[in-house]
Amino acid sequence: MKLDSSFYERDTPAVAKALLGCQLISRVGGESATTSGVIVETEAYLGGGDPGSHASKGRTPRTETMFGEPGRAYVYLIYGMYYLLNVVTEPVGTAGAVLIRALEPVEGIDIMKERRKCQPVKNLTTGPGKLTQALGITIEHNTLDLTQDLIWIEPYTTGDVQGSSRIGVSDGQALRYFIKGNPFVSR
DNA sequence: CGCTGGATGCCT
DNA sequence: GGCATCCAGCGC
Repeated sequence: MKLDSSFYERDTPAVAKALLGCQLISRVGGESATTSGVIVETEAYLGGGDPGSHASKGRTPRTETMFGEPGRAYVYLIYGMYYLLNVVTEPVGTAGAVLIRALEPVEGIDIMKERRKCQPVKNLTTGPGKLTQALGITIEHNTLDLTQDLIWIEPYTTGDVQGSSRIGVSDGQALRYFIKGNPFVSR
C-alpha cells in the first residue's frame, strides 16, 4: 500500500523518522526492471531557519520543488555528477524535504549491480549518490509524484531509530536518522 | 586502515 | 567559490 500525501504532509523530522523501514520502489526502465530497497538512513532539511537547507535562502528556481506539494520528489545534481533524492514534506507553501541517504537492497539486485558497475552488495545503495544510480533516478524525476506508479514508497518493516548530526552540516541539530545496527547505513 | 585529490556542473 | 558525493591512489 503506497504512502499517500497525508503521510508526507507533516513536519519534516517526523516524516524522516517514519520513512525508516519503508520500502522505496522504482519502476524506472519498466516493470521488469523493478528495483527496491528498505530506507535505513534519512536526513531532514527544513525551511528558512535551517542553514543546512537549500530552502534557507528562500524560493529559487532550483528549490521551488521544496515549497510545493508534499509527496513529490526533489532531485538535484551535486558535485557535477550525482543525483540526490529527497521527498517533499509539509503543506504547500512551507519548505521541507527528507534526503534518502541509504537503502538496504531488496529487489532487482542484479539490475542495480549493472547500473552501478560494481560487485559488492554493500556498495550498491549505501550513500545518497549511489542509491539514485542503483534505482535509475535522475534529474528528470524532479517533481515526480511519489504517490503514483513510477517511483513510490510503502511500509515494509521497523527498527530502532537513532539520531545524529547531518553529514556535512555542522550545526548542533540531530536531524539525521538511521536504523540502529543496520549494516547498510553510511559512514 | 586513513587521508588526499580529482571528476564535473549548477548554484548564488 | 562552494557543494546534502564517490572512488582511486597513496602511505602507514
